Amino acid sequence: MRLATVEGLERLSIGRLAEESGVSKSGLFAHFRSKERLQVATIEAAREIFVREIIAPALAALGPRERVEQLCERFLSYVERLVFPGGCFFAVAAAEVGARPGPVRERIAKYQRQWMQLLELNIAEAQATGLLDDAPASQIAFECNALLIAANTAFILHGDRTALDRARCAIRARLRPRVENAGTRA
Amino acid sequence: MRLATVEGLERLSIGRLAEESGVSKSGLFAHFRSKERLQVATIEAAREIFVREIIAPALAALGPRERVEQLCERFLSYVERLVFPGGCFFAVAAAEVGARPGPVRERIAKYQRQWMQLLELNIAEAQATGLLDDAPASQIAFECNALLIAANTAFILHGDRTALDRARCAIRARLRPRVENAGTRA
DNA sequence: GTTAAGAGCGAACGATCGTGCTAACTCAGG
DNA sequence: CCTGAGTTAGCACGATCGTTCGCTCTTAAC
Repeated sequence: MRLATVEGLERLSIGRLAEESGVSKSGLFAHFRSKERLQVATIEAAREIFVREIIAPALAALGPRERVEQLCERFLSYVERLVFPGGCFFAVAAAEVGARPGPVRERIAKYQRQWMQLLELNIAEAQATGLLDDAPASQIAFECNALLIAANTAFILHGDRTALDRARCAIRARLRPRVENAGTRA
Repeated sequence: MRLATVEGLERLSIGRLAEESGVSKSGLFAHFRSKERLQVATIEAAREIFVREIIAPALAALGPRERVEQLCERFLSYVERLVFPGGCFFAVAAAEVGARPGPVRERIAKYQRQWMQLLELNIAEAQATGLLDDAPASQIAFECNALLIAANTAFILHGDRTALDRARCAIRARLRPRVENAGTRA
Protein backbone atom coordinates (compact mmCIF):
# COMPACT_ATOMS: atom_id res chain seq x y z
CA MET A 1 0.00 0.00 0.00
CA ARG A 2 2.80 2.38 0.87
CA LEU A 3 4.49 1.68 -2.43
CA ALA A 4 1.23 2.10 -4.31
CA THR A 5 0.43 5.57 -2.97
CA VAL A 6 3.86 6.85 -3.94
CA GLU A 7 4.49 5.03 -7.20
CA GLY A 8 0.96 4.26 -8.27
CA LEU A 9 -0.98 1.01 -8.36
CA GLU A 10 0.46 0.09 -11.75
CA ARG A 11 4.08 0.59 -10.81
CA LEU A 12 3.57 -1.50 -7.72
CA SER A 13 5.61 -4.30 -9.28
CA ILE A 14 5.83 -7.80 -7.92
CA GLY A 15 9.61 -7.72 -8.18
CA ARG A 16 10.12 -4.59 -6.10
CA LEU A 17 7.47 -5.57 -3.63
CA ALA A 18 9.12 -8.96 -3.15
CA GLU A 19 12.53 -7.38 -2.72
CA GLU A 20 11.22 -4.83 -0.24
CA SER A 21 9.50 -7.48 1.87
CA GLY A 22 12.31 -10.02 1.86
CA VAL A 23 10.43 -12.67 -0.08
CA SER A 24 11.31 -14.18 -3.40
CA LYS A 25 9.50 -12.93 -6.45
CA SER A 26 7.94 -16.27 -7.28
CA GLY A 27 7.05 -16.90 -3.67
CA LEU A 28 5.13 -13.65 -3.56
CA PHE A 29 3.59 -14.28 -6.95
CA ALA A 30 2.22 -17.64 -5.77
CA HIS A 31 0.06 -15.84 -3.19
CA PHE A 32 -1.70 -13.55 -5.64
CA ARG A 33 -1.85 -15.39 -8.92
CA SER A 34 -1.73 -12.34 -11.11
CA LYS A 35 -0.76 -8.73 -10.86
CA GLU A 36 -4.35 -7.67 -11.11
CA ARG A 37 -5.23 -9.75 -8.09
CA LEU A 38 -2.34 -8.22 -6.20
CA GLN A 39 -3.73 -4.79 -7.00
CA VAL A 40 -7.20 -5.78 -5.87
CA ALA A 41 -5.79 -7.25 -2.65
CA THR A 42 -3.88 -4.01 -2.07
CA ILE A 43 -7.06 -2.00 -2.52
CA GLU A 44 -8.86 -4.31 -0.11
CA ALA A 45 -6.14 -3.85 2.50
CA ALA A 46 -6.18 -0.08 2.07
CA ARG A 47 -9.92 -0.11 2.47
CA GLU A 48 -9.55 -1.88 5.80
CA ILE A 49 -7.19 0.79 7.02
CA PHE A 50 -9.50 3.49 5.74
CA VAL A 51 -12.38 1.98 7.69
CA ARG A 52 -10.32 1.52 10.82
CA GLU A 53 -8.82 5.00 10.70
CA ILE A 54 -11.81 7.03 9.61
CA ILE A 55 -15.17 5.39 9.15
CA ALA A 56 -15.46 3.16 12.20
CA PRO A 57 -14.47 5.73 14.83
CA ALA A 58 -16.51 8.46 13.16
CA LEU A 59 -19.66 6.35 13.12
CA ALA A 60 -19.30 5.86 16.84
CA ALA A 61 -20.31 9.47 17.36
CA LEU A 62 -23.73 10.08 18.83
CA GLY A 63 -25.52 12.42 16.46
CA PRO A 64 -25.61 12.42 12.64
CA ARG A 65 -24.13 15.88 12.49
CA GLU A 66 -21.21 14.86 14.67
CA ARG A 67 -20.69 11.83 12.47
CA VAL A 68 -20.38 14.01 9.39
CA GLU A 69 -17.98 16.34 11.14
CA GLN A 70 -15.89 13.45 12.35
CA LEU A 71 -15.78 11.76 8.97
CA CYS A 72 -14.33 14.96 7.56
CA GLU A 73 -11.99 15.70 10.41
CA ARG A 74 -10.65 12.17 10.59
CA PHE A 75 -10.05 12.16 6.87
CA LEU A 76 -7.96 15.31 7.17
CA SER A 77 -6.07 13.86 10.07
CA TYR A 78 -5.43 10.67 8.11
CA VAL A 79 -3.96 12.79 5.35
CA GLU A 80 -1.90 14.95 7.66
CA ARG A 81 -0.48 12.03 9.63
CA LEU A 82 0.58 10.46 6.32
CA VAL A 83 -1.05 7.15 7.10
CA PHE A 84 -0.02 6.49 3.51
CA PRO A 85 3.10 8.36 2.43
CA GLY A 86 1.52 9.50 -0.85
CA GLY A 87 -1.65 10.85 0.75
CA CYS A 88 -5.10 9.32 0.52
CA PHE A 89 -4.80 5.93 -1.13
CA PHE A 90 -8.12 6.21 -2.91
CA ALA A 91 -7.51 9.72 -4.21
CA VAL A 92 -4.29 8.58 -5.88
CA ALA A 93 -5.85 5.38 -7.20
CA ALA A 94 -8.98 7.09 -8.53
CA ALA A 95 -6.92 9.50 -10.60
CA GLU A 96 -4.72 6.70 -11.88
CA VAL A 97 -7.30 4.14 -12.95
CA GLY A 98 -10.21 6.50 -13.60
CA ALA A 99 -9.85 6.26 -17.36
CA ARG A 100 -8.76 2.63 -17.53
CA PRO A 101 -11.66 0.17 -17.39
CA GLY A 102 -11.31 -3.15 -15.59
CA PRO A 103 -11.81 -4.82 -12.22
CA VAL A 104 -9.32 -2.53 -10.51
CA ARG A 105 -11.20 0.59 -11.52
CA GLU A 106 -14.46 -1.07 -10.53
CA ARG A 107 -13.18 -1.68 -7.00
CA ILE A 108 -11.96 1.88 -6.62
CA ALA A 109 -15.21 3.26 -8.01
CA LYS A 110 -17.23 1.07 -5.67
CA TYR A 111 -15.46 2.25 -2.55
CA GLN A 112 -15.63 5.82 -3.72
CA ARG A 113 -19.39 5.50 -4.12
CA GLN A 114 -19.69 3.90 -0.69
CA TRP A 115 -17.78 6.80 0.83
CA MET A 116 -20.04 9.34 -0.83
CA GLN A 117 -23.14 7.44 0.25
CA LEU A 118 -21.87 7.34 3.78
CA LEU A 119 -21.47 11.11 3.78
CA GLU A 120 -24.83 11.58 2.10
CA LEU A 121 -26.69 9.30 4.49
CA ASN A 122 -25.45 11.03 7.59
CA ILE A 123 -26.01 14.44 6.06
CA ALA A 124 -29.60 13.46 5.29
CA GLU A 125 -30.08 12.31 8.86
CA ALA A 126 -28.72 15.58 10.14
CA GLN A 127 -31.10 17.44 7.88
CA ALA A 128 -34.03 15.43 9.20
CA THR A 129 -33.30 16.75 12.66
CA GLY A 130 -33.00 20.28 11.32
CA LEU A 131 -29.27 20.58 11.81
CA LEU A 132 -28.45 21.48 8.23
CA ASP A 133 -29.88 23.50 5.40
CA ASP A 134 -32.15 21.68 3.00
CA ALA A 135 -30.00 21.49 -0.11
CA PRO A 136 -29.92 17.93 -1.48
CA ALA A 137 -27.78 15.74 0.75
CA SER A 138 -25.91 14.46 -2.29
CA GLN A 139 -24.97 18.02 -3.15
CA ILE A 140 -23.62 18.74 0.32
CA ALA A 141 -21.75 15.43 0.28
CA PHE A 142 -20.21 16.31 -3.08
CA GLU A 143 -18.99 19.63 -1.75
CA CYS A 144 -17.51 18.21 1.44
CA ASN A 145 -15.72 15.44 -0.42
CA ALA A 146 -14.37 17.96 -2.94
CA LEU A 147 -12.85 20.03 -0.17
CA LEU A 148 -11.30 16.98 1.48
CA ILE A 149 -9.71 15.70 -1.71
CA ALA A 150 -8.43 19.15 -2.63
CA ALA A 151 -6.79 19.44 0.78
CA ASN A 152 -5.16 16.07 0.25
CA THR A 153 -3.78 17.07 -3.15
CA ALA A 154 -2.47 20.43 -2.00
CA PHE A 155 -0.88 18.87 1.05
CA ILE A 156 0.90 16.19 -0.93
CA LEU A 157 1.88 18.27 -3.96
CA HIS A 158 2.95 21.45 -2.17
CA GLY A 159 3.38 20.29 1.40
CA ASP A 160 0.83 22.98 2.15
CA ARG A 161 -0.53 22.44 5.65
CA THR A 162 -2.79 25.47 5.42
CA ALA A 163 -4.87 23.66 2.81
CA LEU A 164 -6.08 21.34 5.54
CA ASP A 165 -7.31 24.32 7.52
CA ARG A 166 -8.94 25.81 4.47
CA ALA A 167 -10.88 22.62 4.05
CA ARG A 168 -11.85 22.58 7.73
CA CYS A 169 -13.01 26.15 7.52
CA ALA A 170 -15.03 25.67 4.34
CA ILE A 171 -16.66 22.49 5.61
CA ARG A 172 -17.58 24.13 8.88
CA ALA A 173 -19.22 26.94 6.92
CA ARG A 174 -21.01 24.49 4.63
CA LEU A 175 -22.41 22.50 7.50
CA ARG A 176 -23.79 25.59 9.20
CA PRO A 177 -27.52 26.04 8.56
CA ARG A 178 -28.10 28.90 6.17
CA VAL A 179 -30.75 31.51 6.47
CA GLU A 180 -31.48 31.50 2.77
CA ASN A 181 -30.96 28.48 0.54
CA ALA A 182 -31.64 30.07 -2.80
CA GLY A 183 -29.35 28.69 -5.47
CA THR A 184 -27.90 25.89 -3.44
CA ARG A 185 -30.19 23.23 -4.86
CA ALA A 186 -29.08 20.91 -7.62
CA MET B 1 -0.88 14.10 -24.02
CA ARG B 2 -3.85 11.88 -24.79
CA LEU B 3 -1.85 8.82 -23.83
CA ALA B 4 -0.62 10.49 -20.65
CA THR B 5 -4.07 11.36 -19.32
CA VAL B 6 -5.24 7.78 -19.76
CA GLU B 7 -2.15 5.79 -18.86
CA GLY B 8 -0.31 8.30 -16.72
CA LEU B 9 2.81 10.33 -17.36
CA GLU B 10 5.07 7.48 -16.33
CA ARG B 11 3.49 4.87 -18.54
CA LEU B 12 3.70 7.24 -21.46
CA SER B 13 6.42 5.09 -23.00
CA ILE B 14 8.58 6.12 -25.89
CA GLY B 15 7.91 2.83 -27.63
CA ARG B 16 4.14 3.10 -27.60
CA LEU B 17 4.18 6.78 -28.38
CA ALA B 18 6.41 6.14 -31.39
CA GLU B 19 4.21 3.32 -32.58
CA GLU B 20 1.05 5.37 -32.16
CA SER B 21 2.46 8.32 -34.07
CA GLY B 22 4.01 6.35 -36.90
CA VAL B 23 7.61 7.24 -36.08
CA SER B 24 10.41 4.92 -35.16
CA LYS B 25 11.31 4.60 -31.52
CA SER B 26 14.85 5.88 -31.98
CA GLY B 27 13.68 8.66 -34.24
CA LEU B 28 11.32 9.88 -31.55
CA PHE B 29 13.91 9.47 -28.86
CA ALA B 30 16.34 11.68 -30.78
CA HIS B 31 13.94 14.63 -30.40
CA PHE B 32 13.63 14.47 -26.62
CA ARG B 33 16.88 13.10 -25.34
CA SER B 34 15.48 11.40 -22.28
CA LYS B 35 12.17 10.21 -21.01
CA GLU B 36 12.09 12.94 -18.41
CA ARG B 37 12.43 15.58 -21.11
CA LEU B 38 9.62 13.95 -23.04
CA GLN B 39 7.45 14.20 -19.95
CA VAL B 40 8.31 17.85 -19.45
CA ALA B 41 7.60 18.58 -23.12
CA THR B 42 4.25 16.83 -22.77
CA ILE B 43 3.40 18.96 -19.75
CA GLU B 44 4.39 22.08 -21.65
CA ALA B 45 2.16 21.13 -24.58
CA ALA B 46 -0.76 20.37 -22.25
CA ARG B 47 -0.27 23.74 -20.62
CA GLU B 48 -0.60 25.45 -23.98
CA ILE B 49 -3.89 23.71 -24.61
CA PHE B 50 -5.08 24.56 -21.11
CA VAL B 51 -4.30 28.23 -21.74
CA ARG B 52 -5.91 28.22 -25.17
CA GLU B 53 -9.02 26.38 -24.02
CA ILE B 54 -9.63 28.01 -20.67
CA ILE B 55 -7.42 30.81 -19.49
CA ALA B 56 -7.09 33.01 -22.58
CA PRO B 57 -10.80 33.17 -23.49
CA ALA B 58 -11.85 33.59 -19.86
CA LEU B 59 -9.51 36.51 -19.32
CA ALA B 60 -11.09 38.27 -22.27
CA ALA B 61 -14.22 38.83 -20.19
CA LEU B 62 -14.87 42.38 -19.06
CA GLY B 63 -15.28 42.26 -15.29
CA PRO B 64 -13.28 40.31 -12.71
CA ARG B 65 -16.37 38.48 -11.55
CA GLU B 66 -17.17 37.34 -15.07
CA ARG B 67 -13.58 36.21 -15.46
CA VAL B 68 -13.84 33.98 -12.39
CA GLU B 69 -17.13 32.54 -13.59
CA GLN B 70 -15.71 31.89 -17.02
CA LEU B 71 -12.56 30.26 -15.69
CA CYS B 72 -14.75 27.81 -13.80
CA GLU B 73 -17.28 27.24 -16.55
CA ARG B 74 -14.64 26.78 -19.22
CA PHE B 75 -12.81 24.30 -17.03
CA LEU B 76 -15.97 22.24 -16.65
CA SER B 77 -16.61 22.42 -20.36
CA TYR B 78 -13.04 21.32 -21.05
CA VAL B 79 -13.61 18.32 -18.83
CA GLU B 80 -17.00 17.49 -20.32
CA ARG B 81 -15.82 17.79 -23.91
CA LEU B 82 -12.99 15.39 -23.06
CA VAL B 83 -10.33 17.67 -24.48
CA PHE B 84 -8.11 15.00 -22.95
CA PRO B 85 -9.66 11.54 -22.87
CA GLY B 86 -8.62 10.97 -19.26
CA GLY B 87 -10.01 14.26 -17.98
CA CYS B 88 -8.00 17.26 -16.81
CA PHE B 89 -4.36 16.62 -17.65
CA PHE B 90 -3.07 18.42 -14.58
CA ALA B 91 -5.43 16.70 -12.18
CA VAL B 92 -4.20 13.32 -13.32
CA ALA B 93 -0.56 14.39 -13.33
CA ALA B 94 -0.74 16.04 -9.90
CA ALA B 95 -2.05 12.86 -8.30
CA GLU B 96 0.55 10.77 -10.07
CA VAL B 97 3.71 12.75 -9.36
CA GLY B 98 2.61 14.48 -6.17
CA ALA B 99 4.69 12.22 -3.95
CA ARG B 100 7.62 11.76 -6.33
CA PRO B 101 10.13 14.64 -6.24
CA GLY B 102 11.88 15.74 -9.39
CA PRO B 103 11.64 18.21 -12.28
CA VAL B 104 8.38 16.70 -13.50
CA ARG B 105 6.65 17.27 -10.20
CA GLU B 106 8.10 20.77 -10.05
CA ARG B 107 6.53 21.66 -13.38
CA ILE B 108 3.15 20.31 -12.40
CA ALA B 109 3.30 22.09 -9.05
CA LYS B 110 4.27 25.35 -10.73
CA TYR B 111 1.34 25.35 -13.13
CA GLN B 112 -1.00 24.32 -10.36
CA ARG B 113 0.15 27.31 -8.32
CA GLN B 114 -0.26 29.61 -11.30
CA TRP B 115 -3.81 28.40 -11.79
CA MET B 116 -4.66 29.01 -8.16
CA GLN B 117 -3.10 32.46 -8.27
CA LEU B 118 -5.08 33.28 -11.36
CA LEU B 119 -8.30 32.38 -9.58
CA GLU B 120 -7.23 34.22 -6.47
CA LEU B 121 -6.25 37.37 -8.31
CA ASN B 122 -9.53 37.72 -10.13
CA ILE B 123 -11.49 36.87 -7.02
CA ALA B 124 -9.65 39.61 -5.15
CA GLU B 125 -10.45 42.07 -7.91
CA ALA B 126 -14.09 41.11 -7.76
CA GLN B 127 -14.04 41.61 -4.02
CA ALA B 128 -12.54 45.07 -4.45
CA THR B 129 -15.58 46.08 -6.46
CA GLY B 130 -17.89 44.59 -3.85
CA LEU B 131 -19.06 41.67 -5.97
CA LEU B 132 -18.11 38.96 -3.51
CA ASP B 133 -18.06 38.37 0.20
CA ASP B 134 -14.90 39.27 2.02
CA ALA B 135 -13.50 35.87 2.89
CA PRO B 136 -9.82 35.63 1.94
CA ALA B 137 -9.51 35.36 -1.83
CA SER B 138 -7.20 32.38 -1.43
CA GLN B 139 -9.89 30.60 0.54
CA ILE B 140 -12.53 31.17 -2.13
CA ALA B 141 -10.06 30.11 -4.81
CA PHE B 142 -9.32 26.92 -2.89
CA GLU B 143 -13.00 26.10 -2.66
CA CYS B 144 -13.73 26.76 -6.32
CA ASN B 145 -10.76 24.70 -7.45
CA ALA B 146 -11.79 21.86 -5.14
CA LEU B 147 -15.24 21.73 -6.70
CA LEU B 148 -13.81 21.77 -10.22
CA ILE B 149 -11.37 18.95 -9.58
CA ALA B 150 -13.98 16.88 -7.80
CA ALA B 151 -16.30 17.28 -10.79
CA ASN B 152 -13.50 16.13 -13.05
CA THR B 153 -12.80 13.04 -10.95
CA ALA B 154 -16.46 12.03 -10.65
CA PHE B 155 -17.02 12.56 -14.34
CA ILE B 156 -14.06 10.41 -15.34
CA LEU B 157 -14.40 7.70 -12.72
CA HIS B 158 -18.18 7.27 -12.80
CA GLY B 159 -19.13 8.97 -16.04
CA ASP B 160 -21.33 11.09 -13.80
CA ARG B 161 -22.43 14.15 -15.74
CA THR B 162 -24.45 15.46 -12.82
CA ALA B 163 -21.22 16.11 -10.93
CA LEU B 164 -20.50 18.91 -13.38
CA ASP B 165 -23.80 20.53 -12.49
CA ARG B 166 -23.17 20.03 -8.82
CA ALA B 167 -19.93 21.94 -9.20
CA ARG B 168 -21.65 24.68 -11.19
CA CYS B 169 -24.32 24.98 -8.57
CA ALA B 170 -21.91 25.09 -5.64
CA ILE B 171 -19.62 27.60 -7.32
CA ARG B 172 -22.55 29.85 -8.18
CA ALA B 173 -23.59 29.77 -4.55
CA ARG B 174 -20.04 30.40 -3.35
CA LEU B 175 -19.62 33.41 -5.62
CA ARG B 176 -22.84 34.98 -4.42
CA PRO B 177 -22.22 37.71 -1.84
CA ARG B 178 -23.31 36.46 1.56
CA VAL B 179 -25.24 38.43 4.08
CA GLU B 180 -23.22 37.08 6.97
CA ASN B 181 -19.61 36.01 6.65
CA ALA B 182 -19.16 34.56 10.10
CA GLY B 183 -16.97 31.49 9.98
CA THR B 184 -15.95 31.77 6.35
CA ARG B 185 -12.59 33.36 7.12
CA ALA B 186 -9.41 31.36 7.21
C1' DG C 1 31.12 19.14 -56.22
C1' DT C 2 32.27 18.49 -51.63
C1' DT C 3 31.23 18.66 -47.06
C1' DA C 4 29.01 19.18 -42.59
C1' DA C 5 24.92 18.87 -39.97
C1' DG C 6 20.96 17.05 -38.78
C1' DA C 7 16.75 13.83 -39.06
C1' DG C 8 15.21 9.38 -39.01
C1' DC C 9 15.81 4.42 -39.13
C1' DG C 10 16.86 -0.57 -37.64
C1' DA C 11 19.22 -3.24 -34.45
C1' DA C 12 20.81 -4.19 -30.19
C1' DC C 13 22.16 -3.41 -25.11
C1' DG C 14 20.97 -4.43 -20.20
C1' DA C 15 17.31 -4.09 -17.09
C1' DT C 16 12.91 -5.10 -15.45
C1' DC C 17 8.36 -6.54 -16.10
C1' DG C 18 4.53 -10.45 -15.41
C1' DT C 19 4.29 -15.16 -15.60
C1' DG C 20 5.13 -20.03 -15.85
C1' DC C 21 7.69 -24.53 -14.44
C1' DT C 22 10.02 -27.49 -11.28
C1' DA C 23 12.07 -28.88 -7.16
C1' DA C 24 12.73 -28.53 -2.11
C1' DC C 25 10.70 -27.94 2.08
C1' DT C 26 6.96 -28.17 6.07
C1' DC C 27 3.47 -30.57 8.18
C1' DA C 28 -1.09 -32.82 9.24
C1' DG C 29 -3.74 -37.34 8.47
C1' DG C 30 -3.53 -42.05 7.58
C1' DC D 1 6.58 -44.26 7.62
C1' DC D 2 4.09 -42.65 3.86
C1' DT D 3 1.44 -39.42 1.48
C1' DG D 4 -0.53 -35.25 -0.22
C1' DA D 5 -1.41 -30.50 0.14
C1' DG D 6 0.52 -26.04 0.56
C1' DT D 7 4.39 -22.66 0.78
C1' DT D 8 8.62 -20.92 -0.97
C1' DA D 9 12.73 -20.71 -3.95
C1' DG D 10 15.37 -20.86 -8.38
C1' DC D 11 15.39 -20.33 -13.02
C1' DA D 12 13.92 -19.11 -17.52
C1' DC D 13 10.50 -17.34 -20.97
C1' DG D 14 8.98 -13.52 -23.87
C1' DA D 15 7.81 -8.79 -23.78
C1' DT D 16 8.75 -4.16 -23.00
C1' DC D 17 11.31 -0.55 -20.99
C1' DG D 18 14.95 3.56 -21.72
C1' DT D 19 18.99 4.12 -24.10
C1' DT D 20 22.93 3.78 -27.42
C1' DC D 21 25.05 2.95 -31.75
C1' DG D 22 25.83 3.16 -36.60
C1' DC D 23 23.88 3.75 -40.88
C1' DT D 24 21.26 6.21 -44.61
C1' DC D 25 19.12 9.96 -46.27
C1' DT D 26 18.11 15.16 -47.01
C1' DT D 27 19.60 19.74 -47.15
C1' DA D 28 22.28 23.86 -47.11
C1' DA D 29 27.00 26.21 -47.22
C1' DC D 30 31.08 26.65 -49.15
